[in-house]
Amino acid sequence: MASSRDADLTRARILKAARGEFMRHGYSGARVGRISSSGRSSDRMIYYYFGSKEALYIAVLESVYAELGAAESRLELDESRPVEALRSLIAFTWRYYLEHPEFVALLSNENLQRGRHIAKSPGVAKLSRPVLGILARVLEEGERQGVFRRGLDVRHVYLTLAALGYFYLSNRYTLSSFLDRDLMRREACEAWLEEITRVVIASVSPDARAASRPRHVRDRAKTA
Amino acid sequence: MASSRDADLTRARILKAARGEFMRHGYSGARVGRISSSGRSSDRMIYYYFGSKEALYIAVLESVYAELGAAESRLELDESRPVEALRSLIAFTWRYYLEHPEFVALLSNENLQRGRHIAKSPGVAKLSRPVLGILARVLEEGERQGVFRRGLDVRHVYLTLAALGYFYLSNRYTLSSFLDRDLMRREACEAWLEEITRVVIASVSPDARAASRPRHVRDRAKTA
Amino acid sequence: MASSRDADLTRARILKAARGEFMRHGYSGARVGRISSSGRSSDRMIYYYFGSKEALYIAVLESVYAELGAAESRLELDESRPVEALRSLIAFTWRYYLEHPEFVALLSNENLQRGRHIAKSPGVAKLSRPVLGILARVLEEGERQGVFRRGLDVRHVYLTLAALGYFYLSNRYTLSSFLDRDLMRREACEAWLEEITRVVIASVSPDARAASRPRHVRDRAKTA
Amino acid sequence: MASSRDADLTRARILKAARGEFMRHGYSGARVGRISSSGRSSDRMIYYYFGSKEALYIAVLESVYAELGAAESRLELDESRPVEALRSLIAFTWRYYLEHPEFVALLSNENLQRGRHIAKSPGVAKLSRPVLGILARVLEEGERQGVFRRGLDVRHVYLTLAALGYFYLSNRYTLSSFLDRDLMRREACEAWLEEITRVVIASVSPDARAASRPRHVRDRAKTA
DNA sequence: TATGAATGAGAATTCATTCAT
DNA sequence: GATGAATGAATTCTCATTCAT
Repeated sequence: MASSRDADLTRARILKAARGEFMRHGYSGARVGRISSSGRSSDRMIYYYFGSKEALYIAVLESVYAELGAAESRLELDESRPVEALRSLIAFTWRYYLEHPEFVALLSNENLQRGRHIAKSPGVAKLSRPVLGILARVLEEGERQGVFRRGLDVRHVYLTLAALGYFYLSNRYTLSSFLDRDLMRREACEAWLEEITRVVIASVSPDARAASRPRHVRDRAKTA
Repeated sequence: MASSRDADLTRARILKAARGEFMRHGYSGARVGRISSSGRSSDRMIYYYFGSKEALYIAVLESVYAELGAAESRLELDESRPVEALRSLIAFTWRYYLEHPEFVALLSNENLQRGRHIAKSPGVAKLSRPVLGILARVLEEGERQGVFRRGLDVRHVYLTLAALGYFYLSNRYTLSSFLDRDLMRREACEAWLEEITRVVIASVSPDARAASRPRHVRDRAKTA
Repeated sequence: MASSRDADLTRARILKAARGEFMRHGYSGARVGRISSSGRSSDRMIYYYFGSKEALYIAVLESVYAELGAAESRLELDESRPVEALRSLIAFTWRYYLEHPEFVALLSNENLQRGRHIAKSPGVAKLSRPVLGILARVLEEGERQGVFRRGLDVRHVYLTLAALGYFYLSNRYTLSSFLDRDLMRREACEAWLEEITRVVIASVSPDARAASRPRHVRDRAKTA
Repeated sequence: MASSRDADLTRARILKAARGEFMRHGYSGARVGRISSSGRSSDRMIYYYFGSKEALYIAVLESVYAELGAAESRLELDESRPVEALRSLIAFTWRYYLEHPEFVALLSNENLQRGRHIAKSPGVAKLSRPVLGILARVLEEGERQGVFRRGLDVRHVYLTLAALGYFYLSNRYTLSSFLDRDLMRREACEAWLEEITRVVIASVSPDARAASRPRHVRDRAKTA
């Protein structure tokens, strides 16, 4: 079936097909046979190039991570204007998730499997994810300029902006049903980016009042 | 010979075992045989009571949704004190996710499958999820009292508080690795609840400045 | 294909088919599919009853050993006439090998695999092989009567009579070619039983001169 | 670039690796890939030099036979002293088996396959195996000198001495387990060579009483 | 003389599911 | 209400072998 004798091409075709398959069906649901045929190759070649279904899955994870890292590296923010930079970072993250549903799906899947596979990948750990460093510099400058409040935790801010974008997309099916809205309509998406931005900016603003309260106050609401 | 009590018990045992299995392995990864043996029953009984793997999966989804709905119904918030009520709702949601990892996992899984199964469940749609109504009243009262800003969108507020809690837990494996922190340590969890609360409260406060900006301003940051 | 719902029968048919297949092709060469079809069953049933190809192989080994043990148990020798008893034992062993080529083949195969599988069988070790005890009593009585020489080692005698029968049959293909004789012709077989008998009897006779010689005498013949 | 020396070397390395592989795993169990990698070559080269797995196997068989034939040719027995010569021949055979486990394993394997491959080798038949001729002369001289009995069958004597050595080694795994002895200990091996010698010498001695008895006498012992 | 890429057939094993009782 | 026996269709993976260079 495969017409070319170009190893790199074959490998790349398999990898791409695998990405789609793992996104659509998860690790267990994915079928080696479907990958090979949609990649215009053969099962045999998958084992030739990747060794096993799991190794292929890991290769997909690595490629997906590497792409995100590369995109982050290409970010050029004007750090002298922290608020604008933060907005850009939020928008970048949101759009990345929006335009890379396979990234979202693969990450969710990997978490469902408790990070089992990613733990086996020596490569992923080494991949550079510059975003935390970038965000740290932005927040620092913002604090210096007095436009952000002091004592911000980079990780918390990152989690916030990531969570707001990711969750909306990763859980869109159950959410759409629950909220009775099609979350993927263009306007809905744009509105949500605005909302994310609003929430994050508000949370880092100097005038944001502390939300904590004395530890001894206990809710009466039970959870189960 | 066997009374209907036994039958109910068998059914319940299977359902519980299935919940664990689907949580741990997802729909495709789950094995009927594992469910029957961990539920001290037989494959045959699963078909006797539920008809198919998929029907069992849907039954699990429904039970999990029903439990959340029931817990929400038991919520008793003092709606005359909107800020406190909102705090309680946030804490409730967070703790529910924290204490019901199977809920989080099953929801994520269902979304990975694009809501395929939930769409087939007539039951789930009918299940009452009172949380939106509750939140709506809280926000309304807060606006009336002037402690929340006007024009809040209940859905957005709900998405925000849900996202912040859910994402932290659903993606904890990849996040722990990326942030180089064990997110599940008790202090980390408590700190995150505080952070969620802070963020949400800030986002509904009247003094939260608008984050929007003219639509025509475009980021130069590219996403891919 | 399988007509009956009789579990024991199905199991037995599979086991029998497996015996033939493993005899003819060895462990690696044996095909699960061939076993299931020649046993008028299905691959699936093999896994249902035995769990794996290896477990099936071990079950075959065990059954084959058990049968030999049972046959030995049925031996009724007149121990008061040691020479006749020994003749009978020799003939029994020879005929057992001759009439149970699958025993010979399976044993050879297992030895080629360095006893890998038999080591995993807790059952085989426990199987009673009464032959050594029987032979011991025969030799003892023979020594007492003075028809056998003293100081015989039961194991050595057993090895001798077993080796002479087993080797002739197990290696008949290469031997036939090398000796340019069809070893399996009836007369050839009968002549060989006579020869085995002669050799063994001669080796236990009191007038058999010691064959040993001083250790310091070294052969000049080299082996490689 | 590569000289024919290299070619010979490559061929030889493959052949050696194949010998080990076929010894350890038999024909079916042997893997072309394992041979090529343990022979520091490639699958492709095996096909280049030998054409097929089976042809390689036959080449191995031939080489192994040729080596035995060569070793037999180097035998220098003092035929004027028949007893000593016979002892030497026995010791030679035993030691050859002991020191060439691959010969034993390959022969057993070939017999398990019913001589299928050896039949395809025109080469093997032509290989000289001088041992029978040597033994014939030794026995003849012994008869002439009166130290061996008359009417000996060279083939029977050869079978006896070969069987006693071969069986002990080829079946050592099941025998060790059955006899509850480690047959491969040095002392055990030396003792067994003594025993073989004793048995063979006794069987050819003039005073060995005939073991045969009237044909019409039938054993009562059954074999199955 | 050598090699990496490719292949088709078939290997063991597993799956959800149904039959007969 | 329950069970052991049976099944067909897949599933992952492996094998010896050949192609193109």
